[in-house]
Parts: sequence; C-alpha cells; structure tokens
Amino acid sequence: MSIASDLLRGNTDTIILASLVEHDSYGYLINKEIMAKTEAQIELKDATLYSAFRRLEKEGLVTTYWGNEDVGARRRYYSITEKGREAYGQNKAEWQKAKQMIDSLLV
Amino acid sequence: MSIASDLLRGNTDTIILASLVEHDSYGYLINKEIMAKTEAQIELKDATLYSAFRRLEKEGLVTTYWGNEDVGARRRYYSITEKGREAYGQNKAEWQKAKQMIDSLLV
DNA sequence: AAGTATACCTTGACAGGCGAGGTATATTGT
DNA sequence: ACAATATACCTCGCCTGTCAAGGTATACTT
Repeated sequence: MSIASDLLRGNTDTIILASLVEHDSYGYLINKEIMAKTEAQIELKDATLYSAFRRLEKEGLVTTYWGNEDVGARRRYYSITEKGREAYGQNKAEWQKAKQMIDSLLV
Repeated sequence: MSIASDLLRGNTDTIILASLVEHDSYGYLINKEIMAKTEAQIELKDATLYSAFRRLEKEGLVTTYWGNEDVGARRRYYSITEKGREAYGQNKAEWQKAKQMIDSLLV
C-alpha cells in the first residue's frame, strides 16, 4: 500500500525542491526519481506535480526554461532559485519539528 | 511559528484517536492536552476538531455520549471503539513509513 | 499498424482545514 | 453589579491541494 496523499500534503513542494537542489530537472524525471527512491511508495500524480510547479514558479522558488532536445519529446526544465533554496531549508526544518511534535502525540 | 496545517493533515484523526486510547475524553480537553504537550505548536482549530469527530463517528472509530455534569457546561464524551484501535495502529504504522520515505527524499 | 514509453498540459470534482459566527454556563476581577 | 474570561459545544461557507479523466505530440519496439 502506498502512502496516503494526505500524509504527503505539505511536503510535495519540499520534495520537488529537494530534487532540484543538486541540479536542474524536469517533471517526468523528477517523478521517476521519486518513485525509484521510494520503491513507488511515494508517487506524485502528474496533475499534482504540474500544479505544484505553477505554485513554486508563482512564488519565485523555481524558474523554468524549455530544453533544446533535438530528439524526443520536449522537456520543460526547472531551476531552483536562491529564494527556493531558503524556502527548502525552512520547509525541511519545519518538517523536522512537525515530525517530532506528531510523534510526541502518538503513544 | 506553529506547524502548518498541511503537515498535520492526514494525522489529525490519528492524533485524536491517540488521545482516546487511554481513556474517554471530550473535545475541549483533547484540544487543551494537545496544545500542552506540544507547547501550542500543534493546535487543532475547533471547527477542525468537531468535523473530525463527525468523521470518526461515521466511520465507527469512536462512539459518543453526553456527560452528566451537574455543574458547568455540558460535555460530549468520545470513546474509542475496537475498530478505532485497529485504525489507530494502522495509521501509526503508515505514519512511520511515510516519515521514513519523506526523509529519504529530503537531502 | 499498434502499443508502449517519453513528455507535457487543463479542467472540474472532492475532501479537509478553518475563519467567522453562534449558543450557554461558571468563575474571576473590579 | 457587571464585565471579562474560561469552559464547552456547534454550523456555514470559503479556500487550497490532490487527482481522475481527458487531451497533445514524438520516438521506439513489435
């Protein structure tokens, strides 16, 4: 059984940012990598993924550009901004705290 | 800064069930205890709390009865059912797994 | 020619959180 | 005496994030 989406909610943006910290990437690949790393227990549905991208872009946490593939389907790349790196750090810290707090409530 | 509600979502029902595992309780007290235990970093807004109760009741995870206070405001008590205990165990297990998976994605 | 993989996108429905509003009783402060 | 605060419950309607369902286009395999 894969992870309920309500448990992921609030972390999707952070997860996407995480995959952009090292290098630029694109939607399809990000999704595949997440599935590979979690043995398909976490999967961002593509509608969810793309709506997250719009949100991140609007907030200035990522920028985007079209790749110039001369073969295959076009790719839209995403790049994390400085603001995005900061947000990532904060989100991660908040996640650590939330984890701890929730754990303290679950006997 | 308190914990973003999207990080709690998916855990609110579990948190409520947790506070009913040891003994019956009522909304106002459950809320106070959660705030006390987390130094007010987690707070279920009462609209959230009561809608969660309706949900848990509908799913047969809790039962409810009116307390017979002869003084002060009336209290509606909640009692966890056997089904509720099972759900609690499963939710907790899923939370453990989700934690692990999310952590594996956040570099 | 059909199927699968890669790669993107939009729309509309749904569920949970919660701000804002409401009711009622008891205690504490001035 | 009266106001304020704490206790204790409740509903309505908005907002936001997820995602099923639908769509487009290219390239490779069978």
